[in-house]
Amino acid sequence: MKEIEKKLQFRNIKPTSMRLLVYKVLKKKQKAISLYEIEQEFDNVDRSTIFRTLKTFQTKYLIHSVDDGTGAVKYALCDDDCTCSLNDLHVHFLCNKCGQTFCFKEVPVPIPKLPEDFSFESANFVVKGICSTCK
Amino acid sequence: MKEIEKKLQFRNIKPTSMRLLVYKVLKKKQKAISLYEIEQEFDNVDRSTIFRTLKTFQTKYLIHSVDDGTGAVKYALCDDDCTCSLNDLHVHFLCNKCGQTFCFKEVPVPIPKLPEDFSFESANFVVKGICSTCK
DNA sequence: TAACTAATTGCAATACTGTTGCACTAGCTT
DNA sequence: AAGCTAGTGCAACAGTATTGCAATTAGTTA
Repeated sequence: MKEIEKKLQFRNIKPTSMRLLVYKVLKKKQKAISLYEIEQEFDNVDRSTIFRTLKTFQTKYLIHSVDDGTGAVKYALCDDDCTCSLNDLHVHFLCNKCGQTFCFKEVPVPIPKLPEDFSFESANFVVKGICSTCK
Repeated sequence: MKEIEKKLQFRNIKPTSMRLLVYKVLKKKQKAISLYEIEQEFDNVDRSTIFRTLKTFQTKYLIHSVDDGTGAVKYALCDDDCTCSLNDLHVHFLCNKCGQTFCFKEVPVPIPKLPEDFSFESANFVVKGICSTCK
């Protein structure tokens, strides 16, 4: 498990046990998951601790967040070389059936032509439909 | 103001005074606005009434909603011929400076190529940046 | 017009997610 | 060991969304 410690250290995050645990959950899920879902993975971990862990991870570009419209923000691991810049933006997919949110890292967010004088800084693109499992 | 009454009736919504008021606010703003913002336009109107009014409007495709990631869902008027189907999807723009959310009805949501067996039903595409006024 | 019915509204309470203050703890440094 | 700093847990709170229920209004019928 030194592997994970290295990942955290590479991002300048001290690898505490809590952080390793949260990381592992995100890794295992392979999807964008909510704070609540992470909380459910543990027995006695405080919500605020997870909350702050996620904030830390996000600040260091270890994870990114998506607002898929379900009311809860979801989090997913970034790629190793991610800096959460425009190039790293990708489409997310919310399954209307199972409610799971997928990261489509290979599908970049298309940049539409905006009206004059509107600048593009970032974007949140969530596609909704039925996933391959629920189909 | 018979104009507005007709619009509501056309959508099968009984034009009560509250509903006309809420409609007027949405019309006036010409942007996507939150329940809270609508509430601020009145002195003594209950939040839940506005809430239910919006739900009614939305069910009848008179308005559509956007989740722009600010924490509050925002609502905006639909075009007359809107049925909130795929064709009616358009890009929304959140200004990072003034916090206002714009409907870009002339900018359709691009449909990306999804992995096999994932179906497209709808989408929420919010672009964030600086609007022409704040520029 | 009076009575009746159904839809709408207002009030109050609650749920859910996110967020913060504060005290305690663990781990590192001197 | 003493001191320092970051991290954690607890508890409380904030903001938005949502619901139950009673009061009101509007529309309909006799």
